[in-house]
Amino acid sequence: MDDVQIKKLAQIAHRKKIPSGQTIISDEEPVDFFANVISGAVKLTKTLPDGRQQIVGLLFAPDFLGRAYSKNNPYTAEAATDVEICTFPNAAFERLVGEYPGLQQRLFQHTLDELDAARDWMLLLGRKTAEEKVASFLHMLARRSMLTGCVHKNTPGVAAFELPLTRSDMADYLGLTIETVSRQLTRLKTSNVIRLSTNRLIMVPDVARLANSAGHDDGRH
Amino acid sequence: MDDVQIKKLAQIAHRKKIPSGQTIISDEEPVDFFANVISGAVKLTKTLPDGRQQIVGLLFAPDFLGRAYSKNNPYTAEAATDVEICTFPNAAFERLVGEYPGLQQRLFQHTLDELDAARDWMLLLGRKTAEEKVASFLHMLARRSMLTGCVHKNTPGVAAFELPLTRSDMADYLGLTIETVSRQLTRLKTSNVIRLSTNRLIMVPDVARLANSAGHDDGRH
DNA sequence: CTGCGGTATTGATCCGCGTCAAGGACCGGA
DNA sequence: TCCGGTCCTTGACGCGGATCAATACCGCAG
Repeated sequence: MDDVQIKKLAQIAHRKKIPSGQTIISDEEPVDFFANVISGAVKLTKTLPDGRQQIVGLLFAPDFLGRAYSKNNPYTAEAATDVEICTFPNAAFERLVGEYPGLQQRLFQHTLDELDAARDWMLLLGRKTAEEKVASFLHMLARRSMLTGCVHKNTPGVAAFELPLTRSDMADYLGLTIETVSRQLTRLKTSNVIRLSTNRLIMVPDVARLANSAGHDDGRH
Repeated sequence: MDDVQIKKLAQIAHRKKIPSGQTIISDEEPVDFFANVISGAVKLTKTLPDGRQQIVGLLFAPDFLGRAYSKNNPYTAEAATDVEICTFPNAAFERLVGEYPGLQQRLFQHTLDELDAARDWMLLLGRKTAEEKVASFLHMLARRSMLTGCVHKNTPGVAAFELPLTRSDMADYLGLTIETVSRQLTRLKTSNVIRLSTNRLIMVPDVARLANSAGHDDGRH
């Protein structure tokens, strides 16, 4: 993205803070803006009529929120932690996309990545055991932390990070119950794959071992 | 899509028949073409190191196969039935996309639809019971058949169609085992939600009732 | 320090679905 | 007609994870 584009984006942008738990987009009302996650984690959820819920996507720092070329999106977006987002009025944003084809391509690329992630998660939901599910989730966060985090950046194979979700949200993400998530966490702790300093702070002494528990064959991916 | 575009597409296209069971794209080799499904069903699968498998997408008649702007795709594509596809050399296709922005937008829109479908399926895989899973799958096919099929088109609420998947593939799509799929089918049959003339031919006397078994609230969706 | 509400852990029990095993339906070839 | 293979169904049983219930933890206001 070149300077001109960024400037134009900044001109129509509107910064916003959202406290944890608050709904950003409901699947029942139309959406008239597009947004960019600045900090925090946003969860996309789907719910069955009887209340069963599934998290179908987690958005982090540079991810997009909202949908191009369609006013109604089929998910609910909720702040999983305190969140900062940068919103754009839909109309202005689409005009900008029309002017800069590279921007559209970027959006496209991003959507393809989201599709890949969703399909990876389908494999997890359909075929992995509870332990593998929890380990996979932690492994994903561990990789993220190794890229973006600052702690332990120099010691390869080690990761430390904070869980952006409650046990309840983890359960909704992994297709499990709170209790099972909790049990699998203590299992991983007991077998020394992870260490918990508080409920939310995770330390992974050997990421490859965690990958192994996740059902991947080792650290490559 | 206007006439010129279609003509140009036809010029670089290459038609191909693929027998059921044959692999079209492997996740291990790069892909140098883009394709369009003409007839039949293509399954996209992911497999864990130990052999557990999950179908992460089903492609039907006008769907796209392959990936823009990336040589390696993370799935295996296999013909679930006998299939006809229309392939385009990647380079030529991308050139064409560059010339007609509308085409890119079309691809983008299609990818967004696939993302929605994938996320719907995540809800199914993570939170639905075996009976709801099977019913959801049949319901999807029933809706498809009511749009594209010709039988019973005049009697609303009734659908008849052929299963494009074996029981084994259904299991891999729904995150179940063959046996459970079979059992749930006989359950639905016994409770008169569906009727089976042969193993593959399904009749749905009341689609709304099927939707109900699928966990949706009625026929709307 | 104390009490309180939300969150997490742990245990006991249950049940849906996976596993294992046997047999049935269908099909093409000898 | 018989045979072999593939696909599907059905039954018996066991296990992984859900459910129900009790307790522990942690942050915070008083």
